[in-house]
Amino acid sequence: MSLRERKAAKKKEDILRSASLVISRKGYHNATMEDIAAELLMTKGSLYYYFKNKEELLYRCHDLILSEAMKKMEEILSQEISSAKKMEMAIKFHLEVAIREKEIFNLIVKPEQIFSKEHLGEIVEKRAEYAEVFDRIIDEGVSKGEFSIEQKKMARMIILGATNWVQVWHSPEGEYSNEKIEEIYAAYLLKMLV
Amino acid sequence: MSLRERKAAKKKEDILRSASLVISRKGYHNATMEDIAAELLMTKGSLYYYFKNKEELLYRCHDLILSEAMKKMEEILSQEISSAKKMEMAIKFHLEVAIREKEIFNLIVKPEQIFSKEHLGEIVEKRAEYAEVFDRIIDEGVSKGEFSIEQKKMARMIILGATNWVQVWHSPEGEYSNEKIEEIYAAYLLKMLV
Amino acid sequence: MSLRERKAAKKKEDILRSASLVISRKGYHNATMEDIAAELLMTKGSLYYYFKNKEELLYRCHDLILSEAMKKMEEILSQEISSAKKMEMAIKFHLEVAIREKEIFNLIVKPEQIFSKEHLGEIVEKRAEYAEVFDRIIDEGVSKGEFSIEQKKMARMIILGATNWVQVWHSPEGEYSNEKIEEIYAAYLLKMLV
Amino acid sequence: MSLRERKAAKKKEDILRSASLVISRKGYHNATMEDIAAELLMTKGSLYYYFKNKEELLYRCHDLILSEAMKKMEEILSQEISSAKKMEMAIKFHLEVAIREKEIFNLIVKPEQIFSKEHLGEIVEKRAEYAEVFDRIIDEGVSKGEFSIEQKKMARMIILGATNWVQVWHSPEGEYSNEKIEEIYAAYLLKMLV
DNA sequence: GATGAATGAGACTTCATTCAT
DNA sequence: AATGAATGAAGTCTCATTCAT
Repeated sequence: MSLRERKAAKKKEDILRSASLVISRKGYHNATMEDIAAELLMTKGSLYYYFKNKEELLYRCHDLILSEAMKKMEEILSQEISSAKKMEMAIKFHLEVAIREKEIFNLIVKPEQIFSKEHLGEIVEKRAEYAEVFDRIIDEGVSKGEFSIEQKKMARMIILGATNWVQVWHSPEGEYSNEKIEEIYAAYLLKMLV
Repeated sequence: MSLRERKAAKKKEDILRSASLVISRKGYHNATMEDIAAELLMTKGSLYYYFKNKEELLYRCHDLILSEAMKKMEEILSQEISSAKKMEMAIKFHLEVAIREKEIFNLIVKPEQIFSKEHLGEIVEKRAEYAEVFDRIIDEGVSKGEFSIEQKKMARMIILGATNWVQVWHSPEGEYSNEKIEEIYAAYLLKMLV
Repeated sequence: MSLRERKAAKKKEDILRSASLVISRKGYHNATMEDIAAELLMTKGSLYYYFKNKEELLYRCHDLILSEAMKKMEEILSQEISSAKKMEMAIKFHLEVAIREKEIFNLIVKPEQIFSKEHLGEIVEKRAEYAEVFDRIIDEGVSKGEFSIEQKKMARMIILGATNWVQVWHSPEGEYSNEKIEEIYAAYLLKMLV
Repeated sequence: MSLRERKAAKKKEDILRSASLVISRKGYHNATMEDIAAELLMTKGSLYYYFKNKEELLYRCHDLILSEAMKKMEEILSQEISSAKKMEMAIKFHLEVAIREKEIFNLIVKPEQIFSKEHLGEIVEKRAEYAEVFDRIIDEGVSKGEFSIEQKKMARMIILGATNWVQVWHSPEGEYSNEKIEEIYAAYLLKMLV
């Protein structure tokens, strides 16, 4: 990759980070292209040099975050540790991401209200892949006898629902540190599984 | 209340039900006043006879649903049954509402992105009140020795997060009936509490 | 049709006439929705109450003019007169329309540069129908021995091309009156046919 | 002219040919500077090294085509042949150009919708000069007794209108070859003149 | 009470043009 | 000479809201 290309790639990522921030703060519909551009001291026209339109921009935000998260999850999956430990790590990491990327994770809630057909399929698929990580840990735990769960899908839904929800109430000024929250969530949700 | 007033009140409620429906289907931002009016075979102008503006309309939707739910919750609270049974009933009922009123419950997720200051305070307060129901059941259960939970707030967050999340993935054509889902959720979440 | 509906229909037609005017003056691409609205002392938003979008507006302009013209042409066709007389009348009338509705007729020149697939088919079809009027007169004239033309299609193309072109150079302040122009065109083009 | 200058001149002409092509295909308003540059594997910024702006670029396109055509027409004019033969050649050649340079010829239709005052005068003048070629042939033919036409201007308008119009319906896949079309047009239009 | 019509603010998007490198 | 990047003006369209009837 040439210097130029690397610069452009960097810029694209900068935009994505900024956009994530603004969208998280205001919500997708309330975040205008102008807002996003202003955050970067750009003009909205410039955004269109890098991204086809607002949806595309959002799609890339989502993709970036999800891809990074997925990589980490796979690393967790491949470690030689107990299923319980894996689940603990997965829950903690998922909480981290959910807290950091509030809206981006949240807006995936109803992708069909935001994304056109062009992206919808891929998004749903990637999300499913991500969710599967939890399925696999549960499966593994059950087969190893660590977990005693019959309704694996539902257990996964409960875990993801509970953890995704933190974005709703979480505030940096809250009583608990992020680590503490992660600790408690992991402990309680594991209690449900064993 | 005069006949006229009762008629108007009835109409208002009709509008609220319709609005809830449309908003649940399309999301707040995608549901136009026209959409809502169309559902009732009205024109959008008429809506303004009953409600000051879109926000007001939404606010009343939210209020209606929450008030009804609250009434039911208080009834549950006041029964002479074990805390576990209460929690089971509360979870099941909350799931019912969440499934039925998808978006309305969901949009409360980030009220500050939708509501102006005028309503925000009251909304936050009412939601807190509702959430407190779960706190009270947990408290009661702990003091009666039915539950063994140290982090009561977090436990409540997990329960509400998990249950609110059903709207995201629930589909009427899904594999499980609503009753089955409620059953499993209650069982698993209780397992976490005891 | 109720009074309301008639009023609305009238308004729609007013808009179409105004739009035709503005578009004729400035050309389709240079005529903004604001321009068109201003001509009617409206705001651009209002136009969208009557027409879905700019293309739709243009499509209706075109349709209105062509339908009216077609009606007249059919009347000419059905008269009991010589083919030469028919052609004379058709040419004169076509010139009248072309002069009056400059741009609208002209923009049909390359419909595919303006219209989406939705309308393109119908437009092409209607235009073909209109052009066919001339074919039928020529056919009739040839079979009656009034015209001596082998390449009927080409003759029609020449006639339509020549007459459509008047919009390009015609000016109300020109040396010749419209009637005079029509007279000459009809005479010369008939000379070509006989 | 230095090598550098000749190189630049060549490049300018390349750009003009490409621009003509793209504009012919898409129409002036739909052809973006980017489209034109892409055809040449350039970037749009570079176009501005050679031409002040889009209008200038178009103006030069027009000028190039018209100048070349004019040269050929003068050659025709100066030959020692009958006026009918001259007219035949002029019509055929004009058709050739019109078919080849579709849009460029067509967009001249309403120069005032595209060109600023700076260029408008010159354009109108050059076009008049070109049109005059036909006037001169007609004049000559009339004075030599080959043509019997009273309204010379109108006859010229008919000829130019008819021939310019071919761009509207002409398609490379059409039934008739270009030569055949030219043959027929020339024959029929001459029939009108004699 | 209801509605058809109108409004205007604001959003997204396009694109000719500029300019530093 | 060329280009990648940025800009800003302008245009289309949406929609909550208002209001006369």
